[in-house]
Order: sequence, then structure tokens, then C-alpha cells
Amino acid sequence: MVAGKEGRTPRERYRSQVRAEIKERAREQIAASGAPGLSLNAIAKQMGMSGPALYRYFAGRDDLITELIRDAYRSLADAVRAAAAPGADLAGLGRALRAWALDDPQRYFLVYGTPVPGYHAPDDVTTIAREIMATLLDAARLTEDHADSPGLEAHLAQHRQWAGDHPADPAALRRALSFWTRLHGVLSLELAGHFTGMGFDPAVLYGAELDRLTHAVP
Amino acid sequence: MVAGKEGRTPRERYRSQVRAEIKERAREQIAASGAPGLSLNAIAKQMGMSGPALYRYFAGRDDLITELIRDAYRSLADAVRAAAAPGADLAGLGRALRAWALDDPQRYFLVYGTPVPGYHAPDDVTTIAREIMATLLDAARLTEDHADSPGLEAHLAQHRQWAGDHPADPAALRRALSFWTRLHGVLSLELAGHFTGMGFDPAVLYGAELDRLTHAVP
DNA sequence: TGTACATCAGTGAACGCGCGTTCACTGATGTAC
DNA sequence: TGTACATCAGTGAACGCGCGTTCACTGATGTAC
Repeated sequence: MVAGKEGRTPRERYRSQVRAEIKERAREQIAASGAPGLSLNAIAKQMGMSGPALYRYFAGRDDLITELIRDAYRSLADAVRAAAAPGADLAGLGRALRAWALDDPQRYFLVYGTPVPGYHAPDDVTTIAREIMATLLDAARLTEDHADSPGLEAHLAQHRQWAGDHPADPAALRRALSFWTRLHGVLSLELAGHFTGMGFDPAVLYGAELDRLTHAVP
Repeated sequence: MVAGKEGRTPRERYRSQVRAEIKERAREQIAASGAPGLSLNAIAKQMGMSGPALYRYFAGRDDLITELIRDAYRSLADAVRAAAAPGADLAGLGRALRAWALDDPQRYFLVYGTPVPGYHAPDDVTTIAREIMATLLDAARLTEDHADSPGLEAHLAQHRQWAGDHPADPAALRRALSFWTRLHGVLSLELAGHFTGMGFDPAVLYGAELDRLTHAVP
């Protein structure tokens, strides 16, 4: 999947293969019983190895979880970037975001789920998050809507650390941010099961939100 | 707090006092290390009791957690209902929702956080959730906005199990739902710390979303 | 091509820990007459 | 008001469990000459 991952020497190739399988099993386990229940020994047993063997591949449980979180962020950034490929606007990004989320809900929760008090994500995760925002801003510049929100836009114009030196005007800042929060609102409620039994189709709700973000109803 | 909780006989009064303290310590522990790390023995030790003593008050760990989730839902329903008291529209509800969330983020995550695979909330929680939606619908009927979304409204008009027999028109259904998902989008990202370091004030973003839900900018 | 050595994946035993939960029990508090 | 009995909160020992992690080790694979 990721370039260069397969290594050169047979040993390196084997190593990264086993690493990949450990992570795969870890993801299965998280899907089955949630991230807090992740157990190194259980993974090892499932792979037919002894527990301590995993310490050849990861420094410990926390290291493995951190790696999974990093992968989840990376995966999201890749999905978003791919959808933004030529000069696309926010509409395609929105569809890609939902597809990515539904494809693996637990991966979504690794990024956007309940934070563990005391746990701090490593720095490079923040870097990836900025990269995602930059992609969003690119697309937000190419999108038009009829909404406006002068107060918010003025505030964002003066507090735009998150945008770095991105050449986005205040309206684009607003669009990118609203895109993020609104779609996340629908997605997280949907994935957490809060819509089950309510009757309507979450896809329709998501689509309507996306419509209003991209080609505004006057 | 809740009427009738203090009991009549001294023994009953004592019982519910101890129950309350157990829950209080449980909440502290969740705030400190997350819900998955909740431990009955640790709570007992903190109260100067032995572990097994807690089984006089709760059937077990799961029972305690379920009770905390129920309390969280109940608390949200009360907060929302209080804000809707006379004949208020969605604006006041939105402010109350944010205050409730910020007052105790972990309580918010008990309701809206990452679901634990395999865990199913008890039925009465669903009842409370419906009650919250009903309150939202009441307020949505008294709110006006200039937004409309014909496709969504048509869909909701035909899929309104969640509204029960509430006399809300399609536009009100849409408003209630968008209110819920949009504000939740901002809140959950804020509480999970995804805005930290970005520069802007989440309150401004939240306020702008609320504005557009209540008195629409044309 | 063959030998000597270095690297490194994986094992198995062990450590200490905290967990939820059960059980038989003690002793204090409340109730009935 | 006092005595006899029932209720019930809390204890302490014990069970079995799975966890993360360390350590000294074996044996296979790769490297250098």
C-alpha cells in the first residue's frame, strides 16, 4: 500500500510483513471489542506466536496504538487528497469523506473518537491534521455558496493559525471549517448508532448537508 | 438532586447516600482516566471500603456504568427541557446544550462518545433520547429560518418514526435534526481537542452555527 | 565454495499487578412484642 | 421500656484470570573472508 514498505532485503521484507499482520490483527481486535480492549498477548496468540515476540516489532502496547492512530490519520489524509486530485471542489471531498468513514468506523473513531484523558498524540499526527486542513482549504477556494456569516468570517480572518500561509479568503476559511464540523456531526452520530431506529436514511441527511455547503440554496 | 432520592427511613437515606458517593467517585475516575479504566476496587479503596462492599449497591461493574450512562442522558434531557421551559425557540436550547457539554465533557462522551462494540444501552435510555428529540421538535416549531431543503424535507416527511406523533411539519423536522447534528459536530470536535492550537474561538464558531439555525442569514 | 562469526526472530519461564466476583462471616442497626 | 429476633452493611480471604513486560536462552538466517 504505502511506497517503500516492502523493504529490500528478505529480512526487511519479512519484518514489515509481520508488522503489517500485527497491525491487521490489532484492527480486527479493536473492531471486535474497542481500542481499550486491545491486548498484545491476544494478538500474539492469534498469530500463533508467544506474547514477548511482539516486542521485536513494537516497543509496547502504547507504541502499537499510537501507530494505529497515525495510520488512521494518514489514511484519512490520503483519501481526502485523492478526492481533491485535479481541482475539485468540496462536493467530491464530502463524498470521499463519508466513504472513508463507513469503510471502517473504528478507524474513524481512532481519529475522532472519545479522547483518552492523559494521552497525547505524537507531533506528526498534528502535521497530518494540518495537511488535511490545507486540502480542505484548497477545495473551499474553488467552491461557491450563498451563505455568509460576517461575524464568523471576521473572527477567522484574525485567527487563522490553522490555515498557516494558505491563500484562502475568510469565506473559504468559513466554508472549510463548516464543511468539517457539519459533516463530522452527521457522520459521528451515524457511526455511533444514534440514528438507528429513527427511520430516515443518514445518507439523505448527509447529502443535504453537503448540498448546502457546496451549491447553496438561496 | 433528583426528587425522592433521599429516601424515607434512615437506612434508605444512608443507602442512597452511599450509592451517590460511589457514582461520584466513578465520575471522578472516568474524568481522570476514561470510562474503560473504571475499576470497582479502585472506587472502594478511595472510599475506604473493601471491594466486595460495592456489590451491596450495584450488581457489578457493567451495572454501574449503565447507571452512569442513564444519568448522563437524564441530565441532558433535564438541561434541554429546562431551557425550553416557556415557549422558547432553538436559540436558548443551543446555548444550554453547549453549557451542559462544557460543564462535564466526560458526561457528554458517555452519551455521544465512541460506542463500545457489543455493548447495548438499556431501553429506557432510548426513551430518554426520544424525549430529548420531542423537546427539540417543540422548539423547532417555534423557530424560523430561511433555509430550506426540499429533498431532505420530503424524505423526513415520509420517514418520521423518530418524531412519533409529534405535530411538527417537515421544515421543523429538518430544523431539529440539523440543530442536533451541526451543534454536535462543533461540540464533539471541540471537546475532543481537535480545535486546540488552531487559533480561533470555538464559541464563535458555535454561535455562528446557532445563528444560522435560528435566524437565517438570507 | 566452504567455514567462522554476527545478527536477530522467537521461546518459555517468570514477575507483579489489578481486575471482577463469590462466599462465609461479623457486627451494628432496626423491628416486633 | 426491655428483650428476642430479623435485616443488612461491610469484611477478609480466596478464586481464576489476563494483562504488560523483562530476561536469559535457542536456533535459524545472513554476512565476511
